[in-house]
Amino acid sequence: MSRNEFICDCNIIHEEVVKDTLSKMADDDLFNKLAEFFKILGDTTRAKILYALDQNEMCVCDIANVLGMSKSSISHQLGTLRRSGIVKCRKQGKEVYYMLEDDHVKGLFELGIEHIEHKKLGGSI
Amino acid sequence: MSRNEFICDCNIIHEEVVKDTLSKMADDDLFNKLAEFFKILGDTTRAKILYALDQNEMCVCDIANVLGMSKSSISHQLGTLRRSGIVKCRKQGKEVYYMLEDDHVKGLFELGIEHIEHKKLGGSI
DNA sequence: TTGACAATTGAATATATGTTCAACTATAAT
DNA sequence: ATTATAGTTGAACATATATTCAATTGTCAA
Repeated sequence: MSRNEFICDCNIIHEEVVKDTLSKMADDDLFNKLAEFFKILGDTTRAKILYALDQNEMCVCDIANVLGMSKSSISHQLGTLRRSGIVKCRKQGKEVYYMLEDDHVKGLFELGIEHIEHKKLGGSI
Repeated sequence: MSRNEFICDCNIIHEEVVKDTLSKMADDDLFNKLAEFFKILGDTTRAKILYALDQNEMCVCDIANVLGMSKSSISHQLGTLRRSGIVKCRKQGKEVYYMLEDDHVKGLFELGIEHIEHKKLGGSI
């Protein structure tokens, strides 16, 4: 992250801290990819699909039945997940079976759940 | 997750798998909260803010300078982060200092980065 | 009290995105 | 070949949301 000058609608309060933080910031590229990845998990339907696929490998029709949603909408979301490299599929006859591509997702899910549970107990502010 | 019948625009292919998965699904409430939480991390600006606050506690003006964005837009996002319990603040004079509320976020960030790095190396499909 | 500045807030705008609908492809069975 | 079914896809629509702009609040200093 490199910028020549402080360009924003306000005065600089703590130049030292700002410069230090700037020097530690990661590349924009990383933030974009990171946000893009979390955005994928940040949808109820996709979260359910991933959770479901963590239980069983399933075809589109199965998933639609589990979620009680239309095949089309599930297929669209599976396409999003596939393009993001989070699920993969295997074609067998007329059916397409989907499964998780990545174990990381499971870990992230568990951490997220942990976060939510944590909030419930030690309510802060 | 309880539903009486299979209601969707397709036939059931694998009733056993569907029933098994249904029995293992978590509450809708959990998925909603989980998605809501990941959605917060799924924005480049907010991701940068959190990363920056992980380096240093800062006031709104500082953060705006680090990101090269307007105070107003940063303040809006900080409001979102605060309402989600991810950051907290401390008022001192005219300035409001923000900091991370939760260590979980750091862990999630690192897992997310790990995921992205992992993709880079072992390109799949 | 007045002026300056940090920060918040609401409204408006622009953009992104999830679901539906309809059309289409691919595969299997008759 | 024809029919039925699984799945995909693009367009349309509705909704959500990020940023901007303008107005406002709260605090400090003179």
